[in-house]
Amino acid sequence: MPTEFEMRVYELTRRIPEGKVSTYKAIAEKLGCRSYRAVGQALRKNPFAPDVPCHRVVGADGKLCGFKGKSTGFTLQEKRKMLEREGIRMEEGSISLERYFYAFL
DNA sequence: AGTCGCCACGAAG
DNA sequence: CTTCGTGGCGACT
Repeated sequence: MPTEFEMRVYELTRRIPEGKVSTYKAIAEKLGCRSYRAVGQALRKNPFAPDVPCHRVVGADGKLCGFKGKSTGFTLQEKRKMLEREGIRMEEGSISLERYFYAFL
C-alpha cells in the first residue's frame, strides 16, 4: 500500500502525455516538496507500472534515470525504445527538454 | 518510537 | 570529478 506522497507522485507521472517527458524536480516541486529523491524512490517501487510511465521521467539535464542494477523490471534500452516510439528523439542518450518537457500544465 | 541506511537527484565545490 | 544537502521510506532495534 503506497503512501499518500507516493500516490501524488504516481498521479502526476501518470498525467504525462505521450511524446512528453518530465523531471524529478518538476514533480517534486509540484508536490510542494524539495526532495527530488523522494520522487525517484516512489518511482523506483512503482507498484503501478506500467500504468505509471516512469520512463517518461528523466533527470534535470534530460538524461534518463540511472538504473543502478535492478529496477521494476525495465531496462534503459526498453525505456529508450518506448520513448522513441512516442516520438521522442534522443541525442547521444540525452533528451531535449526544450522540446519534450511537460510541466504539468 | 528512534535510528540508521538507502535512493532512478541536484546543486555546489 | 567529489561531496553535501535534501525528503521520504524501509528495515532494524
